Amino acid sequence: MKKDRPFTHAIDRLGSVGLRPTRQRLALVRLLFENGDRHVTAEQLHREVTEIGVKVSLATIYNSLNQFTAVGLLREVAVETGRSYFDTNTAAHHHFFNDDTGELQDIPGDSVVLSTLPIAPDDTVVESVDVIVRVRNK
Amino acid sequence: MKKDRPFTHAIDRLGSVGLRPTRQRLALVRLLFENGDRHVTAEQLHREVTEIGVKVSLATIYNSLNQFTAVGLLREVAVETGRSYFDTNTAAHHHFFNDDTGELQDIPGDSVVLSTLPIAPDDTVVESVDVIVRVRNK
DNA sequence: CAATAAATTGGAACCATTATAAAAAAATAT
DNA sequence: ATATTTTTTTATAATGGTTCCAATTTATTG
Repeated sequence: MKKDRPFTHAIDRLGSVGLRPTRQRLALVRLLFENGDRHVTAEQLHREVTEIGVKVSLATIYNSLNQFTAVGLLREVAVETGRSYFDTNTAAHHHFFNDDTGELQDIPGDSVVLSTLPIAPDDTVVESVDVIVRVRNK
Repeated sequence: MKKDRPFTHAIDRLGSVGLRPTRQRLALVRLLFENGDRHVTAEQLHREVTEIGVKVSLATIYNSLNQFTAVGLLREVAVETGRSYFDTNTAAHHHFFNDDTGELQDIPGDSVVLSTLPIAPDDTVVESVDVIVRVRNK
């Protein structure tokens, strides 16, 4: 029995974080998590979900992206002021950002390593370290 | 003769990049470059220039920040979607960003070093590498 | 000092995002 | 099942940062 049951997966994923499996959320979860690691903006996701014939308002896209992020299903990546990118890979890793295309992409596992972690300013603790390697088309 | 002549400095700095030394730009250049390395948002700078009694419209603040960035006097740093930060230090270096206060601050010279630079995706070249260490108040 | 070019300005426009309040859907209790 | 309660979705308005615009002011050049 090799057949996947994506619907169930999506339901389970939502259930595991305490979010109700609504039609909208299910469609979004499938788009986001059943196609490998992804980096999406709200507009992009809205276009995609609309293309597959599911009607979801932009407001719900934003609500969902924020909820998913709050429960740790997604991670937000700040690369450009103006619009937000959401990454389905929540593990610690870094990014390439193509300034020409606006495309964001994971940097393979350990090909960037910080040799030293700097000492945080007084009375602060390090939360996370983001490395963004900006590239341009040749 | 140790006395500085900041006005002349400001004029020179503008002249060197081919921007006319207007009253507004002079005030902004002085605020930005005569107080060590700084990280400012447009709103912040507008407040500051207003406080010292110089009338500059927000539009001009934005124009100037963008112009200064275009000619290499400033560097833009993307830390949060929503607002832009401008850094008076254009040399290669990295940042601490305090999520609680919104404060951006340079990481001293070499206390963060990337051990490996990852190989850029096909048909792209690396433009720059931004490291942002996010911290929170203890 | 006149003519020309560039910069500044207030306000409208814009864009991504968030808030709001009413309608719809899902969960729960009966 | 059905009624009741709670959560979610939605359209639309509101927001916040930024850019655009046409008119006015300022700086440079002749």
